[in-house]
Amino acid sequence: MRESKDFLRTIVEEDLKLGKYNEIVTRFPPEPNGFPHIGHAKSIAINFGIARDYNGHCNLRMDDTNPTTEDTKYVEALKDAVQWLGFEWGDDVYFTSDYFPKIYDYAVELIKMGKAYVDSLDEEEIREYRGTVTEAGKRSKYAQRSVEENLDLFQRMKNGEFKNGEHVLRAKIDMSAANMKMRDPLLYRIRHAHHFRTGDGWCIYPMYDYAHCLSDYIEGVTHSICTLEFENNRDIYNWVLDELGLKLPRPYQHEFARLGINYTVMSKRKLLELVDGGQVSGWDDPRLPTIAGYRRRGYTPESILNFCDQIGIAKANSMVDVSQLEFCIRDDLNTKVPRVLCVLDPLKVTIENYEGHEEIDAPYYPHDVPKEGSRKMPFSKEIYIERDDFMENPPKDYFRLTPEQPVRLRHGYIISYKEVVKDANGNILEIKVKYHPESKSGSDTSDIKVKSAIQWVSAQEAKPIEVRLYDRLFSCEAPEGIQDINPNSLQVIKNAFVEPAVITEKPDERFQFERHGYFYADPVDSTDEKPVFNKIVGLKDSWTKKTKTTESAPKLQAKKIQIEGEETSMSKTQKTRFDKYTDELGLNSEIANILARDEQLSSFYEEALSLLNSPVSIANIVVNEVARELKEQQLDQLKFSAKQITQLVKMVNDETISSNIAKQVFEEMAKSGENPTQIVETKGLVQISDPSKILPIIDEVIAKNPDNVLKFKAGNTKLLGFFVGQVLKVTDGKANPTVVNELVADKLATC
RNA sequence: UGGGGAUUCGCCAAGCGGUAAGGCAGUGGCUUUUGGUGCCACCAUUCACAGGUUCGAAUCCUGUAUCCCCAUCCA
Repeated sequence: MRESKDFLRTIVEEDLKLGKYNEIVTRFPPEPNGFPHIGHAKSIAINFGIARDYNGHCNLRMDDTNPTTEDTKYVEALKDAVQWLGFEWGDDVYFTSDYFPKIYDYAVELIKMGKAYVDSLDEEEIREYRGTVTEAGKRSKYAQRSVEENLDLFQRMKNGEFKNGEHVLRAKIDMSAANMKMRDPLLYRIRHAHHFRTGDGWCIYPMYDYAHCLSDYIEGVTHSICTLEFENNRDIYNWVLDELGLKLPRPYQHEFARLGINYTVMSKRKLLELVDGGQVSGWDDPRLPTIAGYRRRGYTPESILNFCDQIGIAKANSMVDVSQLEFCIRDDLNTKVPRVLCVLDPLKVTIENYEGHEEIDAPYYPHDVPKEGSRKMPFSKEIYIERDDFMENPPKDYFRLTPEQPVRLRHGYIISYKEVVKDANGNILEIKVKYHPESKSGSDTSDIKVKSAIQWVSAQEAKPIEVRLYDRLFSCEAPEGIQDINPNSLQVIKNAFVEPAVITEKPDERFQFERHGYFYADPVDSTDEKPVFNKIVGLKDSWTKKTKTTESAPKLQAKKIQIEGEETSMSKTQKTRFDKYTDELGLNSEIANILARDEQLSSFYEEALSLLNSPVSIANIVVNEVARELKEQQLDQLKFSAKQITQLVKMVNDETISSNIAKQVFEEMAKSGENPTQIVETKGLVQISDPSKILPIIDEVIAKNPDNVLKFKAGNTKLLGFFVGQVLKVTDGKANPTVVNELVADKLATC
């Protein structure tokens, strides 16, 4: 677990501490109507991860309440994904459809309680009656039906006596609710359709909002974690479980922000569009952000899990940079896979002074990867090197082979340029070089300095392979659709050459082709006769990056200017109040403004003012502290009175307590309704202003933090606050902060 | 437009009244037979903006701005 907890784990720990649950139960509840993508991986990591961290368990549940879109092939894909990521769901996969009978019984309960009714409006009418976000809806006349009639109708809906859409079951909540979801939400609809699991056993199907909370409850789920777009649905979730009066404990819903990654799409709809439109080769196309796609491309489960861990969990909509994912796979593979040599764009090289043949022994892993293993690399007169590892007229930072600059063949000899062979158009066909016999890797006595080592393969023994180079599927960060597709997202190289050990020894299924990147033998198309490798991700490349970025002009971003909106104008009575507060009572305009505009606040204020003539202090505490309590509850629900506030203010005014302590006391008052003087007395909160009592504490704090004293002396004046804070902490906030401030400043200056 | 969320570095993200964590990206340097890796350093006097409260505010109060979600018999 990371050192700082995410907000979900914080909630879980809190609930555990409170003894709300004995065991944590989560669930991963996909609808089996599409292939899982990396967003699902995030959800899987959260739900299974929390269960693991708190010794609970996580159910895999298919949310199969819509028979027209769901299919068993998707449940297989979902199971695969969970399994591949390394999680276990116990003995069974659960299905919402398994609970259909129970869910039906609960609906009957609701009808009996008069909390649900059969509505017979048609689809369009229901929409109209629902109203809009600004206008209240109106209730259907069918909501009047008696319990008996509802029961009868619902029974007959179940029996299949009606056509699709003829009736629905609705919760009776509130057609004018500000939350649209609460305007008598649908619970059941008629669907004469074949369900992939229940077959034709049912012709009514529960809606998500009704089935989901009950499924969670039935399974004993404690924390029902979903994405942000379900925030509005939380009210129904709670309504159903509360109204049914179910035996506790019951689950609660918590929402987090779904994952977005730039240069790709994550919605089922857009993904389906790409697959159906033939833009990609299928759900497992390596360019897709589907689990199947990443898997086929060569990503490891560890890298994906690690990514999910790194990006964190929060409630702000966000778009993660792909480079973060790319880092995770490189980081994982770096310590795992063998290094081999592969030439993607071959240039023939003849070594004029070399005759014969030899086998060079080369380790699979670099010095910094603690793994054993090596292979033999055939070496002979004719080899291939990468075309761009030779330049006739190189730029000055070019480290590879040039007419003037020798280069090392990785694990082999150093070669020097002799001549170049070109065709009629000036294209380089071949280069001729000489090698330095005494420069062999490991026993080099040549004393020749080279700037780099390049990959090569022996022309005779190299194995031809197909290599598929993938780039981002879209050319813009937030693609809308197929118009944003990157036309060069797939480049197929039919005639790359790899050293023979890759094919004959097969030391692994993933490799680093040195200086290129990480590659994976395509699990579908690759065969021994015709090997195919997918590029998983390139190596970080500070050379081509440097060359490129000098070309592209840096973009200047203008700082956003905030347009100030206007505050609504005051009414006449508010204005007179405002004038009185500023002119007569001497309040500053901000405080006066807030007070004048708020009926409850101002009446509370004036009541207090009539008991104690301290207009400014009272106003400050009313506006800053009382206002907070008033956000949660009404005036008459407050635990404390205006009189108590004046007692508090009095103690601050006569310096019995500091304003710091006053806040603590206020919080206590708001919670318990106890008298402020009482609180101060029983807790012994009287302010300490006597320097002789404070000084020793300051000395102690200074002695404990020599580093910070040094930093302070070096000019970090912000640290004054740190020292004051420490002293306040030691005295439980009782030290007079003004005095402490002065004393600390003095002390720090002289010590 | 009513309601519900959100806003801390280019991208994620800690932080909950007392020194602005961390990762990715970026920039320099060292190491290196991968222009890889590793290591070191740099990278927010400021937390959407404007006020207020406080000895002290990213954190509390007020207002404003911007973005996301909700009017499927989808989930």
